[in-house]
Amino acid sequence: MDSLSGLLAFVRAAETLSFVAAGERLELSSSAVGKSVARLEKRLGVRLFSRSTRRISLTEEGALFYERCRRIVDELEEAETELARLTDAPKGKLRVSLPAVGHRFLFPVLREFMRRYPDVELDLDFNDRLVDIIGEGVDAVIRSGDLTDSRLKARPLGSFRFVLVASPDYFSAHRSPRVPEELQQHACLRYKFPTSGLLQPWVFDAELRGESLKIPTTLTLNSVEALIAAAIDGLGIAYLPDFAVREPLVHGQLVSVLDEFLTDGGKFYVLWPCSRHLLPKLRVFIDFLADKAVLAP
Amino acid sequence: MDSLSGLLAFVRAAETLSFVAAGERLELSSSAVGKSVARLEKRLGVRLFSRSTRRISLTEEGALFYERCRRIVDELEEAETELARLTDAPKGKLRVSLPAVGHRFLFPVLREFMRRYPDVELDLDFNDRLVDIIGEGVDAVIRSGDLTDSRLKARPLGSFRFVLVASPDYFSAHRSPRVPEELQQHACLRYKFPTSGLLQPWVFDAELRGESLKIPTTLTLNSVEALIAAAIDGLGIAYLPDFAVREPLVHGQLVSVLDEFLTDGGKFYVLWPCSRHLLPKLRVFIDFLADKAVLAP
DNA sequence: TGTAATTACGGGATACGTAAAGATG
DNA sequence: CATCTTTACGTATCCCGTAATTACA
Repeated sequence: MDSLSGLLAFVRAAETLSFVAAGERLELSSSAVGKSVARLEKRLGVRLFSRSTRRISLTEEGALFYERCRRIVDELEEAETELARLTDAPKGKLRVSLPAVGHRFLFPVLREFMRRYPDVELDLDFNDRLVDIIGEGVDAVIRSGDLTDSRLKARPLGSFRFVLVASPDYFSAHRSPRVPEELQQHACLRYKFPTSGLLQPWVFDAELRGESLKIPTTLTLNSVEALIAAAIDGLGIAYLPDFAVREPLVHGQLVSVLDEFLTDGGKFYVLWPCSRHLLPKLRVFIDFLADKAVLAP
Repeated sequence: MDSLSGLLAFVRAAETLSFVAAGERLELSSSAVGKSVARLEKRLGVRLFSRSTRRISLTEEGALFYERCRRIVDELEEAETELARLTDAPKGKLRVSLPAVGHRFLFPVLREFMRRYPDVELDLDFNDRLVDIIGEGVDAVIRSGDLTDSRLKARPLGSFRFVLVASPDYFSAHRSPRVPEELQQHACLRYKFPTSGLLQPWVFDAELRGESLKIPTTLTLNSVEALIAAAIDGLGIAYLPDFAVREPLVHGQLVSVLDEFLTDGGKFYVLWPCSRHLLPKLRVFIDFLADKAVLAP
């Protein structure tokens, strides 16, 4: 009953059934996790995992012990959370998952946040895959679109619309399209979602939406940054959220076309787990973001 | 949420409101406890104790945090206990509090126990003061007499009676008493309880018990061992439990008198906390002791 | 004045990471 | 064959104890 350390390692390893995965979450090497669990087993005099060189699985005793330990760890988190809430001072590490393009509009407001709350360590994870916010220990995610998890709360951060852009050079060489149909004669730079492998559809406003407008796929990329660079380099026309190309548009590196056909867009939200009590660091983060209206409302 | 260590130190310190007392229970220096708590406070960013150089007290946040931590520590203990019970292998440290005279009759059976269960580390606390078995983290106590705590279970270990003994030399010089009244002409070696400071009464059997038989206090001691040694050295007559002087009686170093007037005695019990589940190490200890009938039944 | 918390300091155990080995799917 | 656990090894860190200091009852 002395060293409680190693419980965390055990719980995470039991959850992921992997020492490497547990190590990633705990910011530890797999070696450290393994040894931590081994120490715990030695202290308890019980083997908690069955091991092969490739995988681990809980023993009967391990499964039983895990059930209790999970509750204990949860309660400990809750206790610390309540304490943090009580002191009401925003501090500590805040893990936020953001879309890869996020830096295009979030950096100014984040910089201001960091100055305002120096005791909050931001740990930004730019990542377009679906994040299991509950399981991965992420405090908040910023995403557009799907908010279909009832265990999450959401707050809108503002809207965006899509624009079709290409470089001035490109439009010197190719006549600007005046209706969407004319895109068929153009080099179209298409974004492919890295997660699903699906092509980003180019959605035009209501009158045209019903028609199946075939968009050429002259070039396909799975990186928004590369897509922007490609457009600036004059490789063709790209379909992008406005905030992502605000700068190039202002500086004349890109020109937009067919704006009047593109009224549709989306909204960004900040999402966080529905726990009863909000940590001050998270509360101020959400408030700050929503207050600063990082995008046009 | 990383190092859980320090929680124990905090809980014990909160319970005892003292770093030294907590250190004693945890087998740590007060310095270590203080620093452990300080680390915890730093990590949480909250002051848990108000300190003067002489005493500590819980802050509001500390009190709140303590309530939760106590539950957590309890649950952890319970989890480990259940695990230990599940494996059903007697092992680990077993703290037992014994009367100071205990070694006079317990060592043989304890030696056998240690050989039978080598994985159980016995931590024997020979101590005549009243032990708070619940609070002090003792697994079991062996005592005679008072069993007035409903939170404890008890099992008898056997009976003993009192004997009056002196050395053969002494009885060569002084004629042996034939009735208790004749003790008044003898050198009586009286035991004084270290805890209460009261004299051990010399209790004779039913016919005489009512009379106030004044026993001289030629010599008063607060150590049973010293009392035995004094009797063997011929300093006078001592009133002692039979098991304590079995060896000297067998070897002729002591002779008993007035046996027929001394039929009263007492019982020894092993006591342990009424928790739902008995740890294997404790279960086998109790069974072993009761089975071996360490004293005449 | 004595006790209890704190601080300073030094040493030793602990626990980490890197890297290599072993094994298994 | 790639990945995951384990082990070996060197090291840095942490943490404890001793002892001196301070403050309070």
